[in-house]
This record gives sequence, structure tokens and C-alpha cells, in this order.
Amino acid sequence: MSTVRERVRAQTIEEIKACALRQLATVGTDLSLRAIARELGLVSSAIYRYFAGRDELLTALIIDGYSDLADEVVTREGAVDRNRPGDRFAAIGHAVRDWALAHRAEYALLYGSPVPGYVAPEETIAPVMRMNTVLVDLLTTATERGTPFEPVALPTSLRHDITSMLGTLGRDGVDPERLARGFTAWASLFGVISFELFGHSVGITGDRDALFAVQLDGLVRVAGLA
Amino acid sequence: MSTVRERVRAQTIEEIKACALRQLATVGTDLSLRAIARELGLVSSAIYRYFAGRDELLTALIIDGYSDLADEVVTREGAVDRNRPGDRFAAIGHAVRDWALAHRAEYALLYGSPVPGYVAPEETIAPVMRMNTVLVDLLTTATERGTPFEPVALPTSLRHDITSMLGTLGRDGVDPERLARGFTAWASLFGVISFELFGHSVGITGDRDALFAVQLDGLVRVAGLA
DNA sequence: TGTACATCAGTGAACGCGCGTTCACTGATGTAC
DNA sequence: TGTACATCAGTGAACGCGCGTTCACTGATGTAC
Repeated sequence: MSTVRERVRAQTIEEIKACALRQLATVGTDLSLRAIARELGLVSSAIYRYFAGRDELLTALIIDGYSDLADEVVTREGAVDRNRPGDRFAAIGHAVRDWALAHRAEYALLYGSPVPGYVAPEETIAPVMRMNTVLVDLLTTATERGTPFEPVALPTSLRHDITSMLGTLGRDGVDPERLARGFTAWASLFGVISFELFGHSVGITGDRDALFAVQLDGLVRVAGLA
Repeated sequence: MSTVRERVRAQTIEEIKACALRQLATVGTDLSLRAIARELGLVSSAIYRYFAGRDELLTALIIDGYSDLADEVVTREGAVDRNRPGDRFAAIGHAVRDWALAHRAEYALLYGSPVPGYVAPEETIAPVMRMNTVLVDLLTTATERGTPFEPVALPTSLRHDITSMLGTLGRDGVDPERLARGFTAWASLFGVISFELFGHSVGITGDRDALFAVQLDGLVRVAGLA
């Protein structure tokens, strides 16, 4: 192990990413390698020792973002009684929102408009999956415990697709109807958070926390976990 | 009325905006005045006869976007029985989604991540208000008809803020609880649509229309309008 | 209807800027014997 | 422990590019008398 060099290298990579995030926070999604190099006291071409180009850096940021968010969500949700899926959903909701408020630029990168010209490579799938798994786990528990949920009439095509997806995940036990409801709440959660972060909730109240708590209560109901 | 000149001018303005939209669709939010001029066969400085700068063009696009969307929503919702708030909400939902699918770039401009460095001027408030009014109108009808909704315990600060906002709008009749529920469904609607458009719903089903219909059904329930 | 003047669309050159990426290089850090 | 070589971080100059905005200008369209 060529420890010294390797440790320094890993550290520089972290510095570059941290700097990129700071830039995202001020300038938005169009980040500049030259500006990063400048801020780090490097010459612009030095960045290429660490990342093959702009897109590779973006990919690293996205992967880190999903991973960081998933970590947060998993630990916060893990602190709640496993047998109370509604509480678990609420814990997830608060975790996502808190993370989003603390990492606005990263949140926008993950859940805002796609970055023009950038196509996410396959490596990003795994960390996204971690997030999805949290939801599916919770719905699995709800299924096992027989938590009642408001029924939906799924058209056969949809029911078929969802069932086969659940099969792929090894979760045949979960009702497709329950998953449909759960996914609606899931997408809604990000909608509610994006509305707050992107400035569409202005003028309603100054007490953002209270508003979110009430909204989350509504979403737990849609998910059929109240 | 200097008709000829004025008509040509108005037409050129429309051409510039149309070209800008086409650019947004391919390149994303960072639009280039030079590229627009090029495509229109103009010299880059000519644009300044029509718009004071990039930001003014962006503002025009945003205002047009909200207006166009509001038009669509208002007409589609107007075709539904006034006395069925649930159906009205569903009509709104479908109208927003159809518009979003047909105007992806514009939708991202309005409801995606904020454009870095751009602050929306006051002129954008009015068209946004038209959208909000559609929701409030619907909730007013629901109130008048006494449509039942799932109760929420609003903390006093929130209840106070919402009540005073309703007062400002001249809608004192609407319960703050109902508005909270309605607004949750409203934000959720955009969340569900953004999820689909921004690629977070991949892998669930190919039948997007069916999925949305089911999700919308869930949202009508959150809104307490089922 | 005809002329003198004002308005305004569009030109073309120039300003100063920042960007991503390449390339041959220096010099320090690590490795093998 | 000491030397010869390989690896690799960082340099600095250069490439070709596109951008927003300004300015003094030409020439056509409109207006007033």
C-alpha cells in the first residue's frame, strides 16, 4: 500500500467534490472545472488527473448525493419501531426534507430538472436503488402486518407490470395496489419538498415546518399507512 | 396605428420566443441569445431591439408559460360539472400533465430547479396567481357544497397564517384545514408529474397514462374531494 | 400628393470574458534490487 | 542502506470555441405639414 500518495489523492478528490458542491450551491447546475481548479489553487488541467472530464465529476457528485441521502434516510428510519410503517414513512419524509434543506444544490441536482446534455451512466443506478428499497421494505412490512389501505382498481396492464417488477425485486408478497399507493406518496413527498425549495409555496405561511408536518400527514394517508 | 411595423415587430418577438423555447428543449435552461439570432438569420445585437437582455427574455418565456398552462387548465377544468370538485381536480391534473408532456422544456423552466442567477420579477406573479386561483375556486365550491374531507389538526400558527391568506384572497369561507389538504394534493400533483418527466419513475411500468390515472385518484383523496 | 424629418430594425465590428480539453514538460514520491 | 528506474501530481502554454453586451452606422418605414 503506497499509503501517502493514495491518501493524499483521496483527499484531493474529496476537496474537488466539496468545491464542486459549493459551486453548485451558488451558480447552479453548470459547474466549471476551471473555477474549481482556481479555488483549489491548481492549474485547470490538473483536474484531469482526478476526473476524466466534467461529466465524470457530475456522475461522482450524483452518486455521492444519492448515497449520502440514502444513509441519512436509512439511519433516521431505522430509529423507528419496525412495526409501525406509518411512522417509518414519516421518518423518511422528515429525513429527506432535512437533507434537502441542508443540501439544496445537491437536492436540485438529484430531483430537479435534468442537467442538459448529461446522461446518467449505469453506476448511478445502485445508489438510487438503495432509496427505492427503503420504500419497498416499508411496504413489505405493511403487507406482512396486514395494515389496511384504501383500495385502487388497477388496470390489468399496470397490475401486470407492477407485479412483475415486485417479482424481480423478490417481493412477490406485496400487493400491487399497495405499491401503487405507496409510490404515489413517494413521488408526492418529493413534490412537496421541491415546492418548498423551489419557491412555489411562498405566501402560504412562514411556519414551513408546521406546513410540512401537515402535508406529510396527508401523504401517510395516501400511502395507506395512517 | 403604425400597423405594418407593429405587426412585424410582434411577429418577430414571437419568433424569438419560439426559437428560445426550441433551444430550451434541446440545450436546457442555459439559452444563448447568439444562437437564437443565428437561427433566425439575424446578427446577435439585433435581439436587443426586442429584449433588453437574457433575463428579460427568460421572464417573457416564464410569463408565457404560466399563462399558456393556466389557459389550458382553465378550459379543461371548465368543461366539467362545477358541482363535482373531485372531477374538477382530476381534470386539472390531466390538463397539467398533458401540457407538461407537450411542453417538457417549459415545464422544467416553471417547475424544475430554479435558473441559477435569475430572480423572477414581480410581473410573473399575476400568471402564477391564475393557476392558484383555479385550486382555490375548486376548494371554495367544495366548501359551499359541504364536501367532507379528512380532518387535520393544524397548529395555531399555521391555521392563523392560512386563515389570513384566505382573507386576503376574499375566501374567508374556506376552512384552513381543507386548504391545507388541497395544497398538499396540489404540490403532490407536480411531484408526480415531475417524477415522470424527470425520469424517476422508470422501471415501474410502460403504461404511464394508467399509472398517472391511479396516482391522480390518490391525490383526489388527499385533497378530500373523492 | 409631395416633401422634410423622425423613428426604428437590423448591421458589423469590437470589447473582454470564461470555458473544456490537449500536450509535452518538471520534479517529487514510491519501488525493486 | 543506497542506487536506478518507474510512477504519477501538477505545470504552463496553447487550441478553438461561444458567450453577452456596446456602439456608431445604414437604410427602410412611418409621420406631419
